[in-house]
Amino acid sequence: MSKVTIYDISKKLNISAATVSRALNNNPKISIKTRELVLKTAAEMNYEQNTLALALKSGKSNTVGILVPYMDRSFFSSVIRGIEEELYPHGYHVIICQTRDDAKSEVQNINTLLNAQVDGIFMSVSKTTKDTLHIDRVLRKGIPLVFFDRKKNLPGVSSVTIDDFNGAYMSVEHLIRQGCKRIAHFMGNINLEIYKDRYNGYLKALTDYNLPYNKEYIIQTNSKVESGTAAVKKLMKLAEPPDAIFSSSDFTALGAIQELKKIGVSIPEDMCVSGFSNESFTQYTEPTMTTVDQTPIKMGKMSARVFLEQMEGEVSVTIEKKVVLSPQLIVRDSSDRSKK
Amino acid sequence: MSKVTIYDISKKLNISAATVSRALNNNPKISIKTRELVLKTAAEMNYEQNTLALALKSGKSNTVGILVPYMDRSFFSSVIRGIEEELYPHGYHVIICQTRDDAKSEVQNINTLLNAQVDGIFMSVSKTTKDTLHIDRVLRKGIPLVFFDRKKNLPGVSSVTIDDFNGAYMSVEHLIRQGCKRIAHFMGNINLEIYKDRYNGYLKALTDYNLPYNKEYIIQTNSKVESGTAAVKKLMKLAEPPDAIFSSSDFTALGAIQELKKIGVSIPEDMCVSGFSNESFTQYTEPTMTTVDQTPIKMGKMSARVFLEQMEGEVSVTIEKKVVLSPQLIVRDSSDRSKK
DNA sequence: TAATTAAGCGTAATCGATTACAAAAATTTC
DNA sequence: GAAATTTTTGTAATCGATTACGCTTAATTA
Repeated sequence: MSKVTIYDISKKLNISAATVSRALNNNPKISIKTRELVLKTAAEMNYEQNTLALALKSGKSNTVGILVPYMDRSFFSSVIRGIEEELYPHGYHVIICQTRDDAKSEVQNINTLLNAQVDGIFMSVSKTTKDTLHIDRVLRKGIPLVFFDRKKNLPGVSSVTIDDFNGAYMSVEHLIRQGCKRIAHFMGNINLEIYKDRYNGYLKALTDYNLPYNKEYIIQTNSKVESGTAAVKKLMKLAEPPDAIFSSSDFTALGAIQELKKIGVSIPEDMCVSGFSNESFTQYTEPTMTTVDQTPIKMGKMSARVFLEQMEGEVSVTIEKKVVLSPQLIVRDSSDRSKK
Repeated sequence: MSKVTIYDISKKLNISAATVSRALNNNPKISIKTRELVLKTAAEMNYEQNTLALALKSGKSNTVGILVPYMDRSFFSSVIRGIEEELYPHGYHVIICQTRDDAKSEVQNINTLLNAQVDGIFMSVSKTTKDTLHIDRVLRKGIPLVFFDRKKNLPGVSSVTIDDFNGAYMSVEHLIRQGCKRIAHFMGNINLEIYKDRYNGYLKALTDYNLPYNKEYIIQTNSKVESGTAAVKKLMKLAEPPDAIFSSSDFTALGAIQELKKIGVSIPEDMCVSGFSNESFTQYTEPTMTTVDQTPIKMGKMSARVFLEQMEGEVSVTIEKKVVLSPQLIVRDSSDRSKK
């Protein structure tokens, strides 16, 4: 049960703890002889730096917090992985919190992270978050904050997102090229920018290709599977049902596919379906699902880099960087009419 | 940018920091009048306890580490959630590390966690882990360790697992009751106890129901989808292919279903398929997949409770507790012949 | 060789909170 | 009202590492 401190080393060598500390930190103001001796002795004694003492002294915990709605969605877990991989070599650890899309839990988790004295916070805001008092608290404390994917537009805060507008545009354009003329849209919670952007990308594509806008084709959904099945039921009751669905979420698209198969609508012949996020299950559905990849690992790495830049710069200078990554359309069977 | 310490409070009130500390900690050796005054002033000044200082003083970081092979599998992320929910009220944070089933990464992550001075470690060992030197280091340091699901049998270490033997037995028994007589098994890495137990449960069920054991029906797989498709290809080449598959993993079962559909074998009529873990995609496959639920949230909560028990007990007493939970068979379409 | 400069190391303060021990104040007892 | 007791508060050490400042030496320069 080791608890070797620099004092133990200093006693053994009859030198001061300061010298030991300097030797261990490669401080130039130390003779090579002493440094080697200390290093050797430290190794022999199995010395390990007490990170808690270091944290107290430096005021840096070397820990960052990541706040996501759901950590078991492949999109979010991949972003987390990206952040981890980038931050790991810099000596940071990661604390992960889930909000489960609940604003209250978000506030609570922010408090937890602040209490843990994290050096930075990465977050994707919850669907239900309205006010930003808890976020203001983070900023007032001068703790670097980076939004990824789901952001709030706040001055002085960096963010890494994808071009949701373009992702949507590409999807709808693809559907149009498959010959679809009546394209429905499963819209996410408009409280979040990403869903607003996807909706606007959808609109722009319709306009550019001279397709009519039909209000009945816009269905409000909540990125749950059941929400997708319900939406399809609604759409199929219309006098003229759509011939394609552009869903803002893979989950609702999945629900749609299930319901369409159930009522005998063939995909993609009678109806093309496309989702958003490239969740891992999209490659297992039948038919496999067309979707938009959000390059989550890259998003995580970029977020981490933005954070590191902030940390390495001057304390007083706040860097506000808005990184926008390009999404990638992944065409699969649920919308690919060329195969048959 | 607040940085209020107990010294700031003590100066303001012209009392000693010790008194402030005592008041804040509800120490009985303090007059009610002073306590109230301190509490009120602390609130006014927005005092927040410096957890790093507390950690250094107490030697407790109030952080635990969780080590899993993959954090984006619903089984593991649910266990993590269970641990979090149970530990949260006790003031612990959680650092999550992924090994991606790589033994080297496991060693490295253990070091990272020890370096972060976690108060305890929860882990599910990686598939490739052979020796346990890194685990011994944890034990030698006296840091409570709890295995969940995938354990190593080490003296003095607690574990929370499910009864894999019985989970397998129930599955195979169910297949037999569906009329299956030639049941194949996708076996996982025998290096892990869980897969050994599942295999033995499979064997016992065959024996109990007087079904012959066919060595050709045992396929070594690696819980990847492709491994399942390959296994099916192998099985279908046999003179007498099986009429059921009991897979030790949902992923390989998924591969099997995909391949079977491709070659025109109907499920469950010609072949019943069952998986293991109740991954969330199993309810979306076509047909939906029979599987075994491992009650992961409960597993997480139990693990946390075992840890808390160890923490609350005497330091010198090591509690070794082996908790075994009951798995739950979930029958779905891939093995349910009663419907048709 | 004396004077100047630099290198190497030690002393002690610091980060913020807790707590054993001691001292002061308040209360009780006779 | 003095002594004994109890309650309340203060002093100072502690957790382990870092670092400004200053003091010895050794090296350099004149």
